[in-house]
Order: sequence, then structure tokens, then C-alpha cells
Amino acid sequence: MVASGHPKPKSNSAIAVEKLRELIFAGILPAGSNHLESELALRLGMSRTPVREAALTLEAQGLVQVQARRGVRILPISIRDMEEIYDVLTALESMAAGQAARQNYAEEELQELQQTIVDMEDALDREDREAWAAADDRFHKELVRLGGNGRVATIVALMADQVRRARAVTLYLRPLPLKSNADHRGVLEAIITGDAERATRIHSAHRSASKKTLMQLLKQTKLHML
Amino acid sequence: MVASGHPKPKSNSAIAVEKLRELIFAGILPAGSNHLESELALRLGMSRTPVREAALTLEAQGLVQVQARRGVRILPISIRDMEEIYDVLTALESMAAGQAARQNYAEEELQELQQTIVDMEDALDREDREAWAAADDRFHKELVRLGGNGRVATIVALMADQVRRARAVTLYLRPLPLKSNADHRGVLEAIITGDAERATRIHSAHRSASKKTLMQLLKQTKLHML
DNA sequence: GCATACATTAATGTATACGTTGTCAAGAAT
DNA sequence: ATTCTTGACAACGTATACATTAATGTATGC
Repeated sequence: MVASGHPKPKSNSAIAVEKLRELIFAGILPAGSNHLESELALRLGMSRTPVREAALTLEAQGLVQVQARRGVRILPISIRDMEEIYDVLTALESMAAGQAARQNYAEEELQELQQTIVDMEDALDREDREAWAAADDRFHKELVRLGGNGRVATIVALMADQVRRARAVTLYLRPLPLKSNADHRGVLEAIITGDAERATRIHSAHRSASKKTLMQLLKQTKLHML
Repeated sequence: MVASGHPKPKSNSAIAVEKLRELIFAGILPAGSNHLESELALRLGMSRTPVREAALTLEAQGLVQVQARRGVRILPISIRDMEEIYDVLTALESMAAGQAARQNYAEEELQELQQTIVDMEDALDREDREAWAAADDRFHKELVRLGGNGRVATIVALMADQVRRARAVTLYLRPLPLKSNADHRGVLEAIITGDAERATRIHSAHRSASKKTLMQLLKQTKLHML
């Protein structure tokens, strides 16, 4: 067998999910807009059936809403939505940080987490906001993975998707998150030393601060819908 | 307009979701079993299409898994699954308790929560485990509602579904949860007095204790799969 | 001139037919 | 006897045709 990449025969339904997600995240299907199933099917070059199934999947993920006779509606994200999302992330990630600390990981198992912090610092030096955001995503994802709770990882990934949609707008509005890295290092150290309570506390404070900053930003700039 | 119940013309797809959920919770479709789409369609008296859509919905809810050529598999719940689920519930409900305390609810707005506690006490007096479980469900659901975060409510409802599946087995194995009610009253009082930190702490301890009890029970009785 | 009722239409919801593919078993070869 | 191959079958994935239903526009009556 050739060692090439997966010869994965993806179903059209799965392809539709991917493509629609891309279209939504790229803003080509703008928040609040409605799209007929037949229109999307035409655009994706397949029949309505797999598109319909993809729409159901995306609805379960909270990205769209399927309305009878009005097509699939790309859900907008209000300030209140962002508040809810950040609170869920705060609760679950903080718990994950604590659980990670309880696992007694060897330092080498924490290399990826450490690397994301280094990458964030590098990005900050270069004032590269995109790179910082990408590394920040990796940090939070890895943190949750280390927590060892698959359901938490799934839920957090869903919520993080929503945050990412909003970031297109918010990333360049806020000041560079210089303070964040102290928090990240603190969480890492707490995990290394096995101090679960401290890991939870630091991360919770970190998320709360992020939320506060973002909320103020959204309210100031009157970006009530994304 | 007559004040009778909704003349709701539910779609077959929605009906299929309901019926399949009932069949799963009743154990008629046992955990771990596989069922062909055509078989389920025949049983529900409709074509494969709405059944397929229902299966996708239930898959997103974590109740089943659709495997190519092997039909829909009713997902079993392992001890590890229950542990993950309880941890998610602990984190989100505890936060909800704190948020509820911050809302400065008038006492009349907390009547339903109070009523569930009364009902639990009544059920305990009568040693009616089913009634206790039903009231306990209402307590947790109402608590989360009072927290005011819709996403938390949705996620908790999903997780609570899974717990309910397992309860058919566990409800009659464990001792009557006499101690629970002190916790419930404590949470209620903390919400009334607006002590968010206390509400969170008490509820978190309550959920942790419940988890511990359940875990021991499951391991002792060697009920590794449900 | 406005409101109401009806007809038309367009989009969803559902059924069905068909192509595709993995599975399983039977038989042959080693 | 075991393993590999091959072929048939069965179930899913997808397309398409059809039924259902709600929205819209028009016509008619008050």
C-alpha cells in the first residue's frame, strides 16, 4: 500500500457540511441570510438530499436554522450569544484545566501546550494578530484535550467555532492581548505542579477577563449583530 | 379560536425523533443494538427518508451512531461516559446556580424551584423513588433555567437525557438520597440571598457527591455497560 | 377603497427508485 | 485444513418525482 494520504471516500453529505461551514466562516453566506435548499444544492453541485442532511447537522451544531419554506438561515450572533458562549467556555475549560493538573502529565506530554504559548509570544512580538489567534486556539484546544473529557472537548469545539466567526470582526479592534500570556504560563505551571485548584482559578480568571474585554468592545462599537 | 391543544401538524421527521427517543428510553431498542433504517421505517410506518433525518438528529444528540451498512447503533453508556457526563453537569449547573443567585429573583419567581424541593421531600417520605427522580429532574432543569443561559440549558438537557437512561438501572440500587435535600435547600437559600459564590459551591459539592456515589455503585455492581 | 376569499405558485417534506459499495459466504488452490 | 479469491446480495447514499402546504397576488364584494 502506498503511504500517501487517506484515500478517504467522503460522502457528499460530509462534503456539504465542510463546504457550507467554509462558506459561513468566510462570510460568503452572511449571518442572517436565508438560502433555499435547491439554491445551495446547485451551488455545491449535488442534489437536495445531502444538502438537507448537512443543514440538519449544522443546525444541531448551532450554526444555522432550518425554517419551513424559508430555507436555511445563517444564525447571527448577538452580544448576548457571545456572553453565553464565553460563560460556557469559562466553566468547561476551567474544569478541564483542573482535570489536566490532576493527571500528573510528564513534561514532554505538555510540549504542545508549551509550544502554543511560545508561538503566541512570537506572534505578539511580530504584532501578528492572525498568528496569535491561531496559536491561542491551539492552546485552548490542547488544554481541553489534556483535561481528558471527550464531551467537554466536543462542546468547547462547537462554542469555539462561534467565537471564531465573531473574531473576524473583533480581532483587529481590541488591543494586543499582552496580559494573556502571563495567564497561559500560569495555567501551564499549575498543570506541571499538579495544582488543580490553581489551574482552575487562573484559567477562570483569564476567561472572565477576556469576556469582559470583548463585551465592552462589542457594546462600544455597537456591533450588535455579527 | 378554540383553546384546545395545539393542532400542530408535526412533520414525520419530528415524529420519528420522538418515537425513536421513546423506544430508546424504554429500552425497547437496547443499548448496543443495531437497527437497519428500513426496519425502523417499517416499524414507524413511514419511509426511510424521515427516519434517516431523525437518526442524524439523534446522532447529533449523542444517543445513536449511524454506521454505513450497519444501521443505527444505540450507543451504550460506559462508566467512563457517566463520569464525563457528571463532570459536565457539575461545571455547568454550578455556574448556573451562581448566575441565578446574581439575578436578584423575587421569591415568587423561585416558587417552582421551591416546589420541586417540597415534592422531593414528599417523595422521600413515601419512599417513592420514581417521584423523587422526577422532582429532582425538575429541580435541576429549573435551576438551569433560572441561570438564564440558554446554551447551558440545552447542553444540560442533553446530558440529563443520558443520565435518565442509566437511571432505570441505578435508581433502585442506591440508598434513598436523604442528604440531597439539605443541599437543595442550601442552593435555594443562596439564590434567595444573592450569594452567588455559595450557590456555586454548594451545588458543585452536591453534584460531586452524587457522582462519587454513582461511580462506586456502578463499579461495585459491575454494570460496565448500560 | 378596502377587506376578504380564492387561486396560483413555489418551496419544503416525503416517497421511491437506482447506483454504489461493503460484507459474507462459498469454493478453489496451496 | 486454512486462506485467499470471487461473486452475489443487501444496505446505504443519492437523485428524482410527487404530495403538501404556506405565502402571495388578484379579483370580487361590500
